[in-house]
Amino acid sequence: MYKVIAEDLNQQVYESLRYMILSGELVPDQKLVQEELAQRLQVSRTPLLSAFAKLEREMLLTSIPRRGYYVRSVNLNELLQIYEIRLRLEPLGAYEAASNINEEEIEKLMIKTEALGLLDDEKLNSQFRSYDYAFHSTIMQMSNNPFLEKMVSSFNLVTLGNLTGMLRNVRDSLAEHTVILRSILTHDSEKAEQAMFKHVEVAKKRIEQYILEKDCS
Amino acid sequence: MYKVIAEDLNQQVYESLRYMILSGELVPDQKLVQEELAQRLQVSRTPLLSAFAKLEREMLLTSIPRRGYYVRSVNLNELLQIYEIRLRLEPLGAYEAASNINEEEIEKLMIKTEALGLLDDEKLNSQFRSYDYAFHSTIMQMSNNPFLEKMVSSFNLVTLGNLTGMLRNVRDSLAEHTVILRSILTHDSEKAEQAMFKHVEVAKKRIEQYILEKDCS
DNA sequence: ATAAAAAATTTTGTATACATAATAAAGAAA
DNA sequence: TTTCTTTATTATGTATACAAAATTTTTTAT
Repeated sequence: MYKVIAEDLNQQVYESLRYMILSGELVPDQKLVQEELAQRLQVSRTPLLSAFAKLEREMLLTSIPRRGYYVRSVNLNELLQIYEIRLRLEPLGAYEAASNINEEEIEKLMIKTEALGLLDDEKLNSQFRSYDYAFHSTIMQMSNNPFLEKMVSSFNLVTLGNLTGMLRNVRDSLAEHTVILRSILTHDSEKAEQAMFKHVEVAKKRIEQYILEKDCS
Repeated sequence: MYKVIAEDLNQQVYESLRYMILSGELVPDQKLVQEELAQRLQVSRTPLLSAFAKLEREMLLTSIPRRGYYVRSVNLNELLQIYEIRLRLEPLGAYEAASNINEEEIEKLMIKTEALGLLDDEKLNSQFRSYDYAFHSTIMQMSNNPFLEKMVSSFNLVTLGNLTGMLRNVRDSLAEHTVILRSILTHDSEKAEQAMFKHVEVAKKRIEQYILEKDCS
């Protein structure tokens, strides 16, 4: 009994899993039981395994041979390592995005950002993760550098998937996003680059803070 | 009829394919016929497909649905985009490597570098690709940042796999490598970072040169 | 002979089968 | 009971089976 059609099942499964990580449906350290997931996604284990392989390579999953695949959990030091990379890549992306700007997309992000700012804390927190992912992804896409886009998108996902509970003040983030978007809108590459640098730097420092606090306790 | 044992076949196949790209056995735009490759590697198509998925994600392969997988060929502009990224990441890696130095490994690289310098042009050229890959990989590994390591290693492979015939003067590269290694050996992080930056920058400029020349013709 | 259509072949994508390792459950000994 | 074996169950890794798409070859018509 064969399924009718399905445009690139591999890709679909892959994206579903990514979304499940972003949404928190799949949490760090969770074991991914193949048959169970396959049934949930209505596919066989074959495309699932291909997706696992991809996600393993981008460090969203870990594979323990003969034991299975697990959602990768990163500790604070690893998170810091990721921010060290993002700090160098995202400003580049923002710079390029300001040159290759797609106004419509940026306007949309602006509106989303404003809308989010109006929500009460609870709603804001529940929607922030996917919003933040979209924010960074859209800009990196706009950089027109597919290599950059793919890399950063993995790192964003790892970050967001592992950052439960210790998100920095989300409203500060929104404010910084606005500055970045405005710089891009005015084609001010340098300013966009700087603003993105600052934005990532603050997040990175927050992690360093956490590490210090933990070391003391 | 089942094969006896095989420690992580997935991984083996994946690494074989990477090696085949590095060595030039698999060239850009080549189609990867599944059954053919599977036989060559003595495995079934299942682990092969997982490896393909990984390599696709790291942009070493392209998949055209219902058509198959191809070795990705990158044009000069894409190559430039990759160097833009390497320019930001590899100096970071060199910096960290200088702190976490493993002397033995660096000594080994030193010796290899010297040995290569003594070869005549033909031999040098034929060995340079895998040497260069090892050089950059070893340093990134030493940075102790697995995210950085994985990413840069993909980019190096794409670069080397697509750079046939237009390698810059290889002896200049060797000289730069020596400077980098010496900086790492003396734990001079800043100098290692700078030297790596210069090294990648020269390569990047070489690509820009090529682009200009092509635009004129 | 050339072009178009039809048939045969190959190749891909996905599901399934099956051996072996890993885990859980049941039973025996202390 | 608690702990150690032994047995049963489940899950993973890999090979294989098979439908549908893509490609090649052959046939037919102009």
